[in-house]
Amino acid sequence: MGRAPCCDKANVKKGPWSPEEDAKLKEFIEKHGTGGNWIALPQKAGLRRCGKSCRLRWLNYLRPNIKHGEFSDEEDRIICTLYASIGSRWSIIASQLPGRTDNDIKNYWNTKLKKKLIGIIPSGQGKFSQPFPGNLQPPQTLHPHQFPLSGLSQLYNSFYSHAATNKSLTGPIEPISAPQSFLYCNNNNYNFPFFTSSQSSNCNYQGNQDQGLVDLQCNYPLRENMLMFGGNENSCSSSDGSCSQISYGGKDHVKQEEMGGFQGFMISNGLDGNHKFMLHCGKINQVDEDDHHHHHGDPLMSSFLDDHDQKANGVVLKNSELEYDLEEVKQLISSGGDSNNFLYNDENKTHEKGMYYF
DNA sequence: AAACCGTACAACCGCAGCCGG
DNA sequence: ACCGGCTGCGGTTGTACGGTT
Repeated sequence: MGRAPCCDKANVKKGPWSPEEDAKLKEFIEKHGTGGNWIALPQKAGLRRCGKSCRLRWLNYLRPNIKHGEFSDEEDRIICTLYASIGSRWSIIASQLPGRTDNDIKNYWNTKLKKKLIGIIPSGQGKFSQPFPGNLQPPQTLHPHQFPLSGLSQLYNSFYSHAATNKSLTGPIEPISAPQSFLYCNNNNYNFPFFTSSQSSNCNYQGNQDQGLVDLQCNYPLRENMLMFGGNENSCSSSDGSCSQISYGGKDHVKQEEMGGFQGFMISNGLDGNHKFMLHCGKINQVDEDDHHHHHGDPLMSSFLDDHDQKANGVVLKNSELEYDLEEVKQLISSGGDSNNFLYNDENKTHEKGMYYF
C-alpha cells in the first residue's frame, strides 16, 4: 500500500528558499504560530512548499535566536564529549548548545570537527587492548578531563590534551558545566548509551506533564548523581522552538518534557548551581565539593569506595580499563561506524556509564 | 580564464514513534 | 487494539562557493 505522501509532490517547490518565501513563512509564523500543524501551514501561509520543508526552514534558519557562524571551543568540547557518549543524537546534543540546531551540529561534525579530531590525534598513541572489558580494573586517579569514558572520549581527551599542548584551542579544560536539563536513565532493558548497569533495575518514567515534573520510580537505586540530559533554552530543534525540555528514556525511546521538570528535578535532588556535571563510564560516586568523602549512604558505592577510594578533583571513581587502538577509533569515526555500538556495546551491561554531577 | 576539486551548508528523504480518532 | 496523520530525527544528497591547477 505504501505511505501517503505528506504533500502533493508535484505541486510543491523544492530547493533553496528565496528571501520572499522566507519572509512569508516568518511573517506567518510570527503572526499565527505554527498552529501545531506543519502540513497545513504552507497552504495557509501561501507557500508552495511541503510542510516538512517549512518546518525545517523555520527550525534551522528562520526562528529567533538561531546562532550561525563559528563554533566556539566550548561548543566544540561539548559536541565532542556528547558525541563520545551518546553518538549521533544530534537533537540531544543540540539541546545543550543554545542557538544551535541539530542540523548545524551534524554538518559541523561531519565537515569539520570529525576531521579536526582525527587530524589532531597522532597515531600509535594509547595502545589499548579490548573494547569495553567486562571486568573492572584497578582504579587510576584521573583528572576530570581524563575520565575513563569511552574510546571516543579517550580520543576526545587526547584531542584536548594535544590541542592544549599545541595551543590550537584556548580556554580551560574542564568538565561540562551544569547542563540545565537532564535525561534520567532507564538502565534496564534498553540501553541508552549514557547508562548501562550491572544491577538489574526497573526504572519507570512517570512523567507528570501537567505539573511539568519528572517523577522517576526505580526499584534499583540509581546513583543519585547519575544524570542524563536533554535540553534547555531555545537551543533545541523542537517544532515550536520553545526548546525547554528535559529528556528521558532509552535508545529506542527518548522523550522530552518541559523544562519545569528539570527545575523540579534539581530541587528535589538538592542540586544547585554549585554542582558540576560530567559524563561517565565506569564506577563513580558523588562527592560534595565540601565533603569529598561523604558517600551519601549508598552501600554499593560505599563498599566500592572502601576498596578503591580514589578521587580526582572531587570525584571518586573506579576506573575501568578502556583500551583501544586509536587507529581503530579513527577508523570508526571516518567510516561513520555506529558509535553507539562501538562505545556502548556492553552486552553484559557490566558497566555503568552515565553523566554525573558533583 | 576556465575547469576541476574540496568544503560547507542547506535541504530532502525515509523511518520510527506518538497520538488522536 | 488498530489505523492513519503528523512530527521529529538522523542520514544523505544537492548546491553554492572558494581555492587550486
